[in-house]
Amino acid sequence: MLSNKAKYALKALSYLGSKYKEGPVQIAEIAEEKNIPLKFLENILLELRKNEVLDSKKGKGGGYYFAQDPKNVSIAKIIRIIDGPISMLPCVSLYFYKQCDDCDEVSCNLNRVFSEVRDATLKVLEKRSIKDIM
Amino acid sequence: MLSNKAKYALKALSYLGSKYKEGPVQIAEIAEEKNIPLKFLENILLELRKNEVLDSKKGKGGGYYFAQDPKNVSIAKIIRIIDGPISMLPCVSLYFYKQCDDCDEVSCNLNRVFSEVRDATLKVLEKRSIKDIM
DNA sequence: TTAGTAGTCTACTAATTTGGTAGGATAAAA
DNA sequence: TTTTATCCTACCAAATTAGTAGACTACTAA
Repeated sequence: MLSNKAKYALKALSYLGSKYKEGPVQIAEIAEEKNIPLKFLENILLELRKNEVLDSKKGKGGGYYFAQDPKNVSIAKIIRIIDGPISMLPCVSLYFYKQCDDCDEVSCNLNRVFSEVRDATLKVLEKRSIKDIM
Repeated sequence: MLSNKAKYALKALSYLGSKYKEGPVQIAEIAEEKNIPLKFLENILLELRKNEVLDSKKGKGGGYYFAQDPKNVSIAKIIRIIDGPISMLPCVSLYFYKQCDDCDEVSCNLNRVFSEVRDATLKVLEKRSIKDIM
């Protein structure tokens, strides 16, 4: 399951995407429009900015805006930033690989099936972008 | 990510599957062979029995064994029993459907993409069985 | 130059979930 | 009737999740 945080992130980005190239949008506006706790959303947007998905401007007339075209930002990327790995096992993760401590890749027969799952999942999540949820 | 519990369940079933039709196997044997904490494994196997994946026999010569051919037990089924929903959103889950409390299905545009993800994931997990991880 | 506005940042907290453990009860066999 | 092995309930510690608080910094406009 997606965390609430990731769901909020996607909703906020969907809103920001719909205002792409219309200048900065304030956190408060997004929070109200999308029903997201304001302070929680602050943290989320900050994280997205640090990962260069968004950019921001301070002071009057400031706010957040897309640092790149929303159609080029995949859903997979956002989930990885907010929730971490998409795979169901650490040992088949592409971006968060970690050897399972209780079994090795050779003898453990779970990785074959879960690599297949990962590929199927990523085929959708890498292809779909913020534009698809606007 | 799969929980440890689900990973243990799959490993235990993989072992039991390899002994299908060879009579009951004791928890202790599975635990040792697959490096799973004994008491934790007890709970897991009990849950699988209650869901009619396994059957058991008490007393001497007792143990656990498959209640049906392992090739007919999908990985999806086991994950649902142990971890619950496979979908990334409650509102697109087939077996654990729950309306999102912060958005409705009509206006929320996340469900389209995440239904697609669910379908892709299930295509693998429903097709693959315990036999595939033996 | 000084309000006021809006994001930045660190730290904290409560609730929930995860990953187990403990120990007695029950049932089957010898 | 003792031994063997599962059954079952309850408990616990650690980690994660979901959010809050509050002070700080940067920018804008009067």
